[in-house]
Amino acid sequence: MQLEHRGPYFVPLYEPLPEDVRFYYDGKPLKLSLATEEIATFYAKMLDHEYTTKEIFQNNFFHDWRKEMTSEEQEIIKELDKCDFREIHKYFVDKNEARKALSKEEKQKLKEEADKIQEEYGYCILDGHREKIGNFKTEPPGLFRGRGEHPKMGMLKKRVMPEDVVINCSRDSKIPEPPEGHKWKEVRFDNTVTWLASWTENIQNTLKYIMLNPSSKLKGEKDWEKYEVARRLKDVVHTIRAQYRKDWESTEIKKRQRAVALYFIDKLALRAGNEKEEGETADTVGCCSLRVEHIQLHPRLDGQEHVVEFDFLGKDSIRYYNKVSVEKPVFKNLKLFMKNKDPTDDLFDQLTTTFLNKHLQHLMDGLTAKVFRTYNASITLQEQLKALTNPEDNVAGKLLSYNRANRAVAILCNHQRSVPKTFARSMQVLQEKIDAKKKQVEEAQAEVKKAEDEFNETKDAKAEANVEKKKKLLKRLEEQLARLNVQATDKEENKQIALGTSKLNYLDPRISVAWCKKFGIPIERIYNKTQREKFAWAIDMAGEDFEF
DNA sequence: CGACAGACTTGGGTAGACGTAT
DNA sequence: ATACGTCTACCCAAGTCTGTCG
Repeated sequence: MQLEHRGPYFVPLYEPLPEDVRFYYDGKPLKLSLATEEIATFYAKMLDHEYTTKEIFQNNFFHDWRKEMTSEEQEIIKELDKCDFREIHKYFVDKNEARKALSKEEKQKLKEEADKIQEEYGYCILDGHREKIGNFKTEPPGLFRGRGEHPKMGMLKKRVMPEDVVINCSRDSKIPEPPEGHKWKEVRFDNTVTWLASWTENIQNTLKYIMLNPSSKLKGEKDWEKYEVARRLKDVVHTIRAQYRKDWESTEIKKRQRAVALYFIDKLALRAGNEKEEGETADTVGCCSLRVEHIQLHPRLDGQEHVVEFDFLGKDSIRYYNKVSVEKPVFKNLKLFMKNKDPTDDLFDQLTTTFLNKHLQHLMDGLTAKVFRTYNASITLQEQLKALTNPEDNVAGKLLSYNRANRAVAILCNHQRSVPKTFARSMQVLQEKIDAKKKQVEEAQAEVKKAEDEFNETKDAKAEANVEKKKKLLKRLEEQLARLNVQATDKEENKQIALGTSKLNYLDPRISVAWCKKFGIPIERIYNKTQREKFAWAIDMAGEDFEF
């Protein structure tokens, strides 16, 4: 076991503002101490973000900022409302503009400098192989944002110093030098873990790690193992489903809750839903942490029976909204679990993820709740590709089918994105193209008619040829219109769907590789360079007859 | 057990690189 | 050549799950 690296690259130290860029308090300029000024710039940079208008953000920021002030500053700066950061804000906006306006040569020079750092710090040696590191830089200080309604938004995220950093490498390797005048917190030689360096972050008091890039052998092997576990689930999933159906009728409530939760995890690809510390993070839930207020039962709805309406915030505060017709015993059990409870009570009050996973472990070695997501995602891709791919289609048509299959998975896993800022605009441009094409089609139709009339009158061969010519043109235009319409549909369907996460984390790449080989699609058409590096193991391994 | 620490995967957002249409 | 839209790389937060400790 050998692990050798340079340690993390530390982001540059704070550079003080020029003299003429001032902070104002209560309308008067105020020279700030270096540390206080640095934190002020964090806030100033964010001025045009909506979240600086949120009370929690402002309070957290002001509280943390005051802690870092000198006692003199604390005496003066008592209200955030009286702080004027606008000059500082403008300074950074201008600086940004200036950087964008740099000449090609200057930009090239900056890039070379960045490449040099990457070259020096971005790689390590693992068992004799040079491997790319994922994140080799420490995170810069700033104001914590978080996602959704995070109670800690606006808090000060402190600068990481070498004295905070634990280095992990092999005993026989060249131990990285800390920056001049500094020491590491610790150097250890632990070959049971995969990280190269770590530090504790001050907002949630959790560890951050420097780890290898997904293209590395180590990560690739882990990825492969993950999909192999999911493939093993394929063999036993029918038994497991039979089992949880039986458990719906168990005399133990705890077992019933486990069986219903597992049904949701399997059918709807919900996350496990660990419990979280209240007040420390945004209020989000997964399966086991669902509360009564997150579901509504409809004995009948839109012509379906036993409909459960889900509405809750999941990971990253992404909304999960779904109406699902469930099997009758599930519906009955849910009614029972909700009886005499308040909206804020846990739906599965007897259930924890640990209890659920213990059970799963017993059903299959290595089985946990999240394996169902991987399994269902991958099997769905395989089935959808089978159903949607038409061998007669051209490459573009086949790729559309691939995207549709990918999209089915993203919908299953509820991978959403906010509508891109340019969406409306680019949709409009496309619509204009469609309208123009429609007009052309209409004109071509008129032309055909005219030519036909002329032929009917004259019956001469020249006129007949002209009819054929006009018809051909019409056909081509109609095809172009159809293609534009497909494109518009595709775009609209993809508006709020994020395909990347499933592609990167849930879909066994061997399914895609096999599909490409089978239908003669170049692999570059579905995986970009980074993705090909990450999935190199699969590209090597999978033949066209690979079955998940 | 249950709380907590630790390690690792999964997740959406965004700046800026990049490619394409004009 | 440039403007503009799209894609990628990067960022770092937020999950999952295991092991340990009292």
